[in-house]
Amino acid sequence: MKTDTVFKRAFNDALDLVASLPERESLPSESALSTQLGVSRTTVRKVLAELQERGVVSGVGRHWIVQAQAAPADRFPETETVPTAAQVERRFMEWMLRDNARPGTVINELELARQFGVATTGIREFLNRFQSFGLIEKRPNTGWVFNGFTTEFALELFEIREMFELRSARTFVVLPQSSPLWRQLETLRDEHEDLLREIDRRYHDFSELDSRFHSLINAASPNRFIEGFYDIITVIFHYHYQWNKQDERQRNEVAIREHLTYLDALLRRDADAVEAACRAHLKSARETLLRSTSEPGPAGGKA
Amino acid sequence: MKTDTVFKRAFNDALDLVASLPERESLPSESALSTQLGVSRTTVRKVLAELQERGVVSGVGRHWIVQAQAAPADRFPETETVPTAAQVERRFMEWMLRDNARPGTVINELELARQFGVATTGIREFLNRFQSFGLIEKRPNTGWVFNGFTTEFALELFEIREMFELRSARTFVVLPQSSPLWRQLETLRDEHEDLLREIDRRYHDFSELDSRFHSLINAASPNRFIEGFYDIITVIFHYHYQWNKQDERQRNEVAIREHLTYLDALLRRDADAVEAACRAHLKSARETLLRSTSEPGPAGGKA
DNA sequence: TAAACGTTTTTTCTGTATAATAAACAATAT
DNA sequence: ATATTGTTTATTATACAGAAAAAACGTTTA
Repeated sequence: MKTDTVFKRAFNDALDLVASLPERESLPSESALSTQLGVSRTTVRKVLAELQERGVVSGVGRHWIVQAQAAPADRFPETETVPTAAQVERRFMEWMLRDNARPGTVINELELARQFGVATTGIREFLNRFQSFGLIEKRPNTGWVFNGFTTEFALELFEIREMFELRSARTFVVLPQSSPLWRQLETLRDEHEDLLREIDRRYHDFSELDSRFHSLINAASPNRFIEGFYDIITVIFHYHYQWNKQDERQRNEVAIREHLTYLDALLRRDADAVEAACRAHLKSARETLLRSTSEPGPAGGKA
Repeated sequence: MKTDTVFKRAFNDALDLVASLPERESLPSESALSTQLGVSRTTVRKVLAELQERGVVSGVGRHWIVQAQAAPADRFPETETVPTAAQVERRFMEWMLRDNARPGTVINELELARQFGVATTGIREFLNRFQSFGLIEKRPNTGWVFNGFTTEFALELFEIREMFELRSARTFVVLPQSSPLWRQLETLRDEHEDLLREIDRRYHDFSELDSRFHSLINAASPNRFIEGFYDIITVIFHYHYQWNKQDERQRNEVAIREHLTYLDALLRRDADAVEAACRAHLKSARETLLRSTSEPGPAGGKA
């Protein structure tokens, strides 16, 4: 049976929305709420019914008004608002990156399903999507093998990343003056400087800036395969840094400075400097990642 | 429930194997058969039981002998030997490439399932894997959208293909004399010349040679992401040419000649000539594909 | 008369069930 | 002893079911 995470998240969001409204204020229409909450009208109605049930709003038909502010206890816990697919992804990445699963480990759908508390269908779906990340392989009728988050993996990943990034950076440099991307690049440069100024307090904000920077570079000449590859990088880095916080502030400060060099070279349209800065930045990113890979080797235990 | 396509294929293969044996000859052991047929011993035993049932072999325990040759009617039809997943793939590619599905078409799991005669699970599994091909996109809780086999798609595909191929060709050229790949390259060259000599009769053999050629080039410095990308190319070309036979002989002859130029340049270690030949070859391959793409445009009808 | 609501239909998501297959283990024969 | 077969167990592939969510359709109200 489907989970009701969509409803629960929408409900929590609706509580926030109600909190921003004065008492006795009337609510937006169902279709307006549907757009605001990003769910269908069907779900909006379910949310509204629940809000009424709990006395947060009252009314009927097209006259809903805010009745009272909800108690914090009314919110659904965060865990119940995340869809199964996302939970499986998270748990799997955790198993892989944090528990340092050994290369060669065979993945057992049933066991993972039990371990993650979901049905095998959910595991299967995830593994099928995840296959394109190059970390697992399918043996038909037999199962899956984890190839390991190895040095080799990181090197292959960065080889492609460098090819793609250099290619995009080169096309960026020759973009006509009229391109709106130049302005976006300048804004991004400012954001980097803002962040650097407050680095001690805001260093975790870097990841988001990083991924916006690299997608802006790619926007110079969009290619769906490059974008798809960046999705892989984004997911891997996201989870990787989630469990690998040493030196985060220091690392991010270095990366911001590298970005600034890179950004300045782009803004000067200096192709050679762009290439050098890009290479240098990727080199240090690669080294960071390499520090936490496992060595390729014979199969370890089971999943 | 699982289909028994593995058993049926193994059974057909076993018939071929028996046909190559004289009457009264004893059969290989179960484990030997398991290796030869590429299935587990469990399936081998099922095959053996069926063969006995039909009077093709007789005996018991470890003494099986060929009793008679099977009638052609004993074979299972080919359609029953292909797993659901492969059937879904084939039917979907057909829908997409042959029926020229319009860009923007929304894909309905239930409808495809009915149309293909499989359960929705099978469709879902395929779509999840197929997502990385860049032709479809998922809208959570809503469904899938087909982005179209458009000119844009072909151009983006070939941009990456060219980057990857040039990179591999460049590393190939500087491979040490001692590398075994040089010998394989020479063998491949000979095979090209053989095929060219008999082109009128054997022109369909080119695809297989083509994919072996490109994977040999990639073998110069293996990278899983490049290999994964070639899987995409291989699948697309495989189905594309299956329903697009015009000029096949002529096209393949041209491609073989291009390969030969490319091969010769590699064998001479002439980097510039390699690059030129590679570019030229990919250019004509791209043009062939472009001829059969559809134009990007607004959504058509439903799936 | 168009936006908002009420109702019905369709479709996705995800759990459960089961045959087919693989794999592990035990027994037997050469 | 070791390869081969017999038996049992574990796991995957795939169908099916049912609730959640979306979408379509119809009705009402301002």
